[in-house]
Amino acid sequence: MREILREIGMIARAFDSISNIEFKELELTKGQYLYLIRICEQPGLIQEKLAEMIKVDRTTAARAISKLELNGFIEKRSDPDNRKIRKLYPTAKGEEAYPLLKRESDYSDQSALEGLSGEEIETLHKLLKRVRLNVERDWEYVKKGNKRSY
Amino acid sequence: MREILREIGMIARAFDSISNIEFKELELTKGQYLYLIRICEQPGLIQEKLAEMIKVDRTTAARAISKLELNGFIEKRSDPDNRKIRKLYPTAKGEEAYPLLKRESDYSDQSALEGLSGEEIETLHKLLKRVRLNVERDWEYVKKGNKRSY
DNA sequence: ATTTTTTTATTGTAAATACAACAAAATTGA
DNA sequence: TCAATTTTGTTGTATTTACAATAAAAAAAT
Repeated sequence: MREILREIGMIARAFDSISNIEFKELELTKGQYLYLIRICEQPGLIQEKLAEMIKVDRTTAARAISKLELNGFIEKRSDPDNRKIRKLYPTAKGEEAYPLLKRESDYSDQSALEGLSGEEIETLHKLLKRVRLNVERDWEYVKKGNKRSY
Repeated sequence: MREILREIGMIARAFDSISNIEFKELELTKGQYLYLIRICEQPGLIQEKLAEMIKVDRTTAARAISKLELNGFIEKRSDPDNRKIRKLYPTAKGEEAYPLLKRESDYSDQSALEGLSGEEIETLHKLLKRVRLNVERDWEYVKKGNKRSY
């Protein structure tokens, strides 16, 4: 058995740790960059979808997003057509932060992929996407309270 | 720019979340499976190395490991040749837990890799290993207080 | 039309996580 | 040799994270 997920876990934790350290200069605390970058890229997104995208618990996302709002990076807007949801938008401060978020993120990808050819990168990307779809399936299944049997 | 790390982050969080839910039946709390499985596989390991392997902060590892000890899954043994270190070993209870940890982990890999050919799996594994080595370099650099420029 | 289910969001609580600061042993180097 | 540096480990504190429970709006089903 190839221990793919162990490698992936190491890479993800290392990268997350680096980003958390680096984004302190923007006064973003742990994990917040994950939400802010996506809200800037897809303004109007709702919190529930964001949690699904990122793969964190809904309540974790709720609190991270509330803190982003509190600190003036984003705002929640009520929707006249649907009184249940609150759409998320970056504020001017959020927009200002975005270029650095993006630059850091690109740099990390580039650094992670150092030594790989364009073709290898393409291959890796495609394979990871397929893995991600598989894991998403299990995640939703287990998160809803179902039991995998193994 | 191919957003490899974003895919990797999604996969890692989803998988970690699944494992945390599944290992509650062993009375392992969040994250503990990461440490226990490695201690079972490499008995005698010290906490500092384990933190490096997993890519978590040293103090996080320290507390997770202490809790594993407190709950009887592992023991710390002093080394007569080096009074500074404490080597980590699974107890009988830890050993008992291992097969399930391993089975779950294998199942997750298998599930994540569903639909990929043997060759694709091999390719993915090799590429990920290279990415991991790159990220390790940056992680150690940043963790020691150095600044990446981007 | 109205009951049932799903979606979306919130809050209380317990626990993990990381940083800072500290300490002691081991290693390096001058 | 012994001073400086590195390695390894711990504790205090602030913050994030996730689960459980709750609520309300929307959507689906009867």
